[in-house]
Amino acid sequence: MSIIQNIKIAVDAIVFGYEKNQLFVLLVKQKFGDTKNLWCLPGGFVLNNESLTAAVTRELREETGITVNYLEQLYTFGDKIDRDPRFRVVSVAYFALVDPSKLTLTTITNTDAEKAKWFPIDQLPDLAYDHREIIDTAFARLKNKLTYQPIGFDLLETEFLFSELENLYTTLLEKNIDRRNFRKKILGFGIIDETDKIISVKSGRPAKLFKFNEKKYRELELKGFHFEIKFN
Amino acid sequence: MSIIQNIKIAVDAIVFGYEKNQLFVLLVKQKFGDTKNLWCLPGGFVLNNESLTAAVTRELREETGITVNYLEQLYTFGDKIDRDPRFRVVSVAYFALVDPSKLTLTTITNTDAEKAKWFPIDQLPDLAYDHREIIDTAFARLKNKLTYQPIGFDLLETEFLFSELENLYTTLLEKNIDRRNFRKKILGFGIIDETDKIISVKSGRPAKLFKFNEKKYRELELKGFHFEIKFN
DNA sequence: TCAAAAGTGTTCTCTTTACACCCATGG
DNA sequence: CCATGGGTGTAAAGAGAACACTTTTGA
Repeated sequence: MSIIQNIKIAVDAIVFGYEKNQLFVLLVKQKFGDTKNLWCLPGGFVLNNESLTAAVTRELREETGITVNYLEQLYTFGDKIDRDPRFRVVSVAYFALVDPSKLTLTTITNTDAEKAKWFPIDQLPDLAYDHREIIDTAFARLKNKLTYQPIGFDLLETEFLFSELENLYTTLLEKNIDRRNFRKKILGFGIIDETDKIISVKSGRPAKLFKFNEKKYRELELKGFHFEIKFN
Repeated sequence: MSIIQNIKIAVDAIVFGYEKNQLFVLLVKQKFGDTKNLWCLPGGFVLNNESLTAAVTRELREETGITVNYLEQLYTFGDKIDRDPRFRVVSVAYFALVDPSKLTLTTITNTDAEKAKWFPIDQLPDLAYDHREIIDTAFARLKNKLTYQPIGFDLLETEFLFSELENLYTTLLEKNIDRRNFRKKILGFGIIDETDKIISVKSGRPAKLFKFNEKKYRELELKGFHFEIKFN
């Protein structure tokens, strides 16, 4: 305690978006510093009187203009002491999800970040620091969490087609799904409401729009219900 | 970045031990400071050139003399900015398990902590800071994790009785278990080896000692096996 | 011989899997 | 009328739940 601690605390956000069978990660390019020409995760240092959660949402707003649908703490990266070559930084990483409406970024005119851009998860550019590793951790968490928490809905529009939900799962988890069994199971949970809307997309038979009923889910959860989807 | 960040990083450890149907948490009483007469979690500030993991193990050694069987990052507490009344501290909490041999503490002659002591989880003293909340989080994680990861074995001696495993689950999860089904299921996993030892405890029929086969577990895990125990 | 805990199988129920054809629309 | 994706039921297999008596030892 008598020794002065010289470690900085940062927060980083891994924001996932999904559209047309592709998962995207939101990255920014910094204007200044060593990482000038590298992309990195949105984030930055925590202010003295700011909670960690406030820091992430502020950085996201400042650097990308985005507000997210889902946010949770992922992991704190602080074992590699030289993960930032400038000085010791411990980073608390947050994991966030947005719906497709956020995938077109409005121009950002701010101070820190030159620009923000969505990258497909399988076409990431070179990343600063250990941000690649952080994204891998987040992606693993996303895939895992999809199987036991109803977070897939946060990656879809409020009203979605069953096939979109289905494709979300098959794409991200790289597993095949029996459409009938999947539908039966999900609908059996009783947490998805059918809307009275039917829409037509390009070709094929028009399909019903569905809606996640979060209230119902919370109720069932209290009664011991566990969302769970298994794959072969 | 031009503003000086004035936040300290600490690590805290929630160490669980289990013996005779009771779960214990390891606490320490500080010699100095505001928390002089309160118990708190072992932990302290991270040194400049020390990884977070190294900081926890060091603090545990210094304050309690213990080395643990299992250690994982739990959560980073940094949303309440006045969780420490002295100054802003963000604490990375780690969750640890020890076997019953660690439950008798050797005398600690060190600098920071006056003394270390095991407390039953349901008889915790008044705790400093938000440590009560941290313990609650850790306890919830423990209970949850017990159902999907074979960590219960880290709370038992290397060789254990089936009834001990059974009691661990019934005690911590407060659920009844059908002994036959439980045994059938666990043995069916193929990750527990029967030893050729049979021991007698007080009264009743003597029982076989079993041993967790971690190597086997890792192998099966790679092939897609998932440890899972459900309760009614 | 009694008390205490260990050990052991079978049946029933429920959940999961496998599987294929018709429907509604747009072009 | 053809291509495209949407919508649906049933049977078989596997997993989980319910259930009670015998065995071995120490006191």
